[in-house]
Amino acid sequence: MALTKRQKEFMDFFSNFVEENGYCPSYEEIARGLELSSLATVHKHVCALEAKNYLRRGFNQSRSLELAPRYVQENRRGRSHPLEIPLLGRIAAGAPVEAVEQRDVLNFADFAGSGNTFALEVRGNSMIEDHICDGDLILLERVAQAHDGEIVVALVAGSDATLKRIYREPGDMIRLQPANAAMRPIVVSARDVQIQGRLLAVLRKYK
Amino acid sequence: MALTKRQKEFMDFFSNFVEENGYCPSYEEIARGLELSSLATVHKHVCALEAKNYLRRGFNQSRSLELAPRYVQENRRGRSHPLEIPLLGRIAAGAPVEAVEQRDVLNFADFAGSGNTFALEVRGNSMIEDHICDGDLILLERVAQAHDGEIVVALVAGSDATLKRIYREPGDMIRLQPANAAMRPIVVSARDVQIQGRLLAVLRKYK
DNA sequence: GAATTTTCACCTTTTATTCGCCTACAATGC
DNA sequence: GCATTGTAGGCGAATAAAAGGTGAAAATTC
Repeated sequence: MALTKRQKEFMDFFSNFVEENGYCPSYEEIARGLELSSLATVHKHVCALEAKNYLRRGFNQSRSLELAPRYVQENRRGRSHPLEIPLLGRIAAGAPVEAVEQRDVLNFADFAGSGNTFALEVRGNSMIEDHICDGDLILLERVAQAHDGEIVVALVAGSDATLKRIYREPGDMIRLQPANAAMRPIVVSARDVQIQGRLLAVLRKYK
Repeated sequence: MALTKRQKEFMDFFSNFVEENGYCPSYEEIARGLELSSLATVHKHVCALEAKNYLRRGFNQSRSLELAPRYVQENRRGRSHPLEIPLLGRIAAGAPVEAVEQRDVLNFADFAGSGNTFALEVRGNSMIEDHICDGDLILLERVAQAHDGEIVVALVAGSDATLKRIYREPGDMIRLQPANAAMRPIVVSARDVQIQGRLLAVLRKYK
C-alpha cells in the first residue's frame, strides 16, 4: 500500500497547500497544481489515496479532504523551531541532497545581527553588479560610521537615500560607488553624507 | 470536516476580532467584516462551523460565540519569537529613511515557507545571471514536481545535484537551464531527473 | 424598545461525481 | 514469443449537490 510516484507528488502538493492556506484545495486547484486538465483524474487520485488511507474526505462535500492520521505520522519530521532550518549541504558538489548528513542548522538570528537592525526594500539597479536586485529586501545595522568598501545606505544632502559602496577620498570627500557600469559615482563632501546603516544581508523571496 | 476557503476567512476574521476587542462580534459586525449583506449568510456560516466543531455558542444569546477547543489547538503554533525586523521603506526613492513611517514588519517565517523547508549553500556560478552567487544560502521547499521556469535543485542520473531552471521539452525530456551564458543547458530524459526542491528564497550574508 | 439572533423562501456559483474512452506498462498464461 | 489481463494515469463533458449568497420578517433576550 505504498505511494506511487504520482501519488507522492499529489500528497506533497496537497499538504503544502493546506499548510500555506489553512484550507483544503478544490479539485480544480489540485488539477492546476499538478498540471492535469481533467477533474476526473484528480478524482481518481483522491479515491486511490483514500483507499490507501492517506486521505480522508466527506462524500460530495466541497473542500473536505484532509490528511489521514497515517500520512501525518509518517511525515511529521522536525517541526522544531520555525526559525531554524536544516542546512543540508552544498549543491553542485555531486551528491544527492539526502545523502548529506544533517549537522548544520541555519538560524535566522545569524542574519539579524545585534538589536539595531532594520530592513529596506531595494528600488532600482544601482547595485546590480553586486547582485542586489530591484525588489530585494536588505537588512541593515544602524551605524554612523563605515569602513571603506562597505555597502551602506547613505543620505546625501538630506534628500536622497541610496545604497552604495562607500570610500573616503582626499580632501574630506566621500565617494559613493554604485555597482552598475551605467551609473556614475557620487562624490560629495563628508559633511553632506549621513550614513544610515551598514549592509548585513540580502534576502530575496521567490514566487 | 476541514474548513472551506470561506469558512477559513470567517474564522480568521472572528478570531482577530476577539483578539482585538476582547469580545465577540455581533452578526452584523461579522457581516460588515466579511462584506456580506445578509445576516442569514452569517447565521449559516455559524451553524456550519458549529457543526464542524470550530465554534461554540449559546442558542439565541447575543455575542455568545467562542472559538472551540479544536480551533485553538490547531492554531496555537510556534508563537515563540517570530524574530521580527522593522521594514522601514524603500531606498533610492528620494526620501530619507526616517521619513517613511511604515508599520510594516519583516518576518522571517515569511521566508521559511511551510514545514517542509531545507537550506543549501550554493557552489559555483551557474545561476549568476539570476543573481544567485557562489556562497549564497538558498531555502528550498521539498517537492517532487515543479512548474516550467521554476528554479529547482535537481538530481541528474543519481549523481549531480544542481540548481537550475527547469523546462519540459518534447519527448519526455527535461531541460535544466543555467543562468550563465558560459554554460550549456542540460537536456536529459525525465526518468533520469529527480527534483529535490523548489527555490523559495535566497539569503546572502555580508562580512 | 432596542439589539440581536433565528427562520423563511429563493437564487447563483462553486465543486464533486460520474460516464465513456484512451495510453502505457508490467505481469501472466499459453 | 505473443496475446491477455490488470493497474496506474490520463482526457472532456454532463450532472447534481453543496456552499455561498440575498432580503425581509419573526422571535428572543436584556
